[in-house]
Amino acid sequence: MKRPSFRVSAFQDKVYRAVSKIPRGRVSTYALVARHIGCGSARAVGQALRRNPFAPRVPCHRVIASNLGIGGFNGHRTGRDIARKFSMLEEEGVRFAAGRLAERDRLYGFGETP
DNA sequence: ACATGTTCCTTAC
DNA sequence: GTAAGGAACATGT
Repeated sequence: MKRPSFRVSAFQDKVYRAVSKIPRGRVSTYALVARHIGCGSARAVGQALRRNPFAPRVPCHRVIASNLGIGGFNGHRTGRDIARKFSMLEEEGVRFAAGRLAERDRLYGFGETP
């Protein structure tokens, strides 16, 4: 222990910073985060979140797909890991239905698009 | 189906 | 130790 693999690149720093900014009871999308950090690829954001060196510190579970889908979690797209993500969001006040966000008003636009 | 950006791994010298 | 290439990915339109 002297050198945790916390090699966070500038891009990841932006992603974590943006995601960490999402308030509780709110959710955001990969595309929205990507756009906020100036990246035209939501997939890149997913890659950064997938590494997630800052575990619960970064509310990666508050980031969902642009189609209000759940996205992924822990490297798996389907399974109990996803169920856990739903539980966390529901506990924060975010309601889901049929694997999708029930209310789109829960989306957080980083205060960019009023 | 294709496009976009980043990360990770393997191989080579 | 450093360099280069290719493959994979928690997406989006």
